[in-house]
Amino acid sequence: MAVTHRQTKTGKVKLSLTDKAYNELKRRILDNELPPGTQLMESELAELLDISRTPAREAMMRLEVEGLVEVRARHGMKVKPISVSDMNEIYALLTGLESTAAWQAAQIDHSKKTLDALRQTVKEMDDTLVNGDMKAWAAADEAFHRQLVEMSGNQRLIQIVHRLLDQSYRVRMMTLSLRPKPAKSNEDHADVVDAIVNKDAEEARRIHRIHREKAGDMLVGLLKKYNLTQL
Amino acid sequence: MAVTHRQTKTGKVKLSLTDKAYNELKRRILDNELPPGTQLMESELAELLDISRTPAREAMMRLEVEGLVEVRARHGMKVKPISVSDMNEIYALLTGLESTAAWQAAQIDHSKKTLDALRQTVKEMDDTLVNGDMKAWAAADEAFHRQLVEMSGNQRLIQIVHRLLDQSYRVRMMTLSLRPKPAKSNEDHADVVDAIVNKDAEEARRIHRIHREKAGDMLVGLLKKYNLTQL
DNA sequence: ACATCCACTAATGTATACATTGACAAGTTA
DNA sequence: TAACTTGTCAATGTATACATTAGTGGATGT
Repeated sequence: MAVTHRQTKTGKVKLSLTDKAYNELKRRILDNELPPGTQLMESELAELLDISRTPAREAMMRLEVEGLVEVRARHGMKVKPISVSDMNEIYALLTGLESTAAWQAAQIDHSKKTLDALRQTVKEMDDTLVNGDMKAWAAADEAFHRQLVEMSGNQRLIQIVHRLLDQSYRVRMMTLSLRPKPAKSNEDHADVVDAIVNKDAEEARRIHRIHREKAGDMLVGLLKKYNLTQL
Repeated sequence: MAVTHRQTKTGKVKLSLTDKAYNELKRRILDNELPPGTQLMESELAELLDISRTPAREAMMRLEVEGLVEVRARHGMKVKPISVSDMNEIYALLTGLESTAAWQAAQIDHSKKTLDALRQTVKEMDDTLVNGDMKAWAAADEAFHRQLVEMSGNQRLIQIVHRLLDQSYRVRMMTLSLRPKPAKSNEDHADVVDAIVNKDAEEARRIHRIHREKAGDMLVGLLKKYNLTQL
């Protein structure tokens, strides 16, 4: 996201120290190595990653823009916890944005390759569900949503949705074992794929909206039920 | 947006140089003092604003995140032009996001003050339309959309919509004199207000979506008709 | 014990020095 | 001429020095 990338002749991408710091910091936050509430000062982050304050500072600024950390003057950055109301905000947005994406995606001709990839992801969700491997299921589910959104071709939408998925990643992972078997979820996805293939934009939007509304309600319900107010 | 603000005892806000640079640069871009395509290097911006490279650089990074400029390595920043496909992206998003906002706003109890302010803005749109003062009408129109979105209470949604309104500001201003009289637009707004007052969330979402779809189609149509491919 | 004030200090904000690198142009070769 | 090589240098990337300021803790007085 807004990452400077300089191509070398081998096709490798040379990352600036700011990029590396950003990637590393983001990874640690998403993996919960730096749990919510963790505070880091510029100089601490710099030391942690063995760089100077400048790229450390710039990485912090990027992460703040993406909503993963908060920068309070003289307290460094703090890894933001996610509250129930955050999840409400995020799912309301994902509902509106992804259903718009489905609507746009259904108006476009897609290559067989693209459609096959989407179908393959749906199949993976079915398989992982049968195996009971919820972590793999979650990965496939996220892949489906990312693929769908990318099929809209709307770059701004893609970027915003990715950001929201990142923000809610931890919560989705932590509630995986608490949620009911997502059999209906898989059906919904298959229906959306059908609507897109049939170029029925209104139907794709409608189905996906209902799907996301259910997902959001379920998740928020879980958080309340288990009293998970700060993740 | 993501601006550090330090309160002083008098309630005044002390802005950092980065904040000032950001505000000033953004203002100049929106006012078209720095038209699309304008390039500025870090040192040029620093000199222009009589600051050092550091806050100049940070301001550029913020504006890049907001999508108003593009930073190419070794070429400084460039003020981004808006193309027809950008406007398509932006209006598809505004349609999805603002109708979500209307839907959320209609589910909330609002103070009389808030509702009166919204009605007052609708009235201003009527008045300015009668006077034929399109610039004032545009200001009222933008105010309406911002108020509506703020009434959703969804902070993330508010921030994203504001960003999109900023990105499309220039185009809206430049097409003001080309577009037909927005009488229907005012009616739509009044209908949305009614739906919100009546707590009819579905209706608010439906009306606003149609309103935005029309607005987007009209604008994109104008750009194509007058062959305005890069603004 | 408690509130208030003040000096100190640590952390950020800002400027600047230094290192790296990609763009360009002059020169070379075919 | 056109394609390719290479050296230079300007602009960014990075580190660091310096300026400013908010938070902290201790001294003071009640």
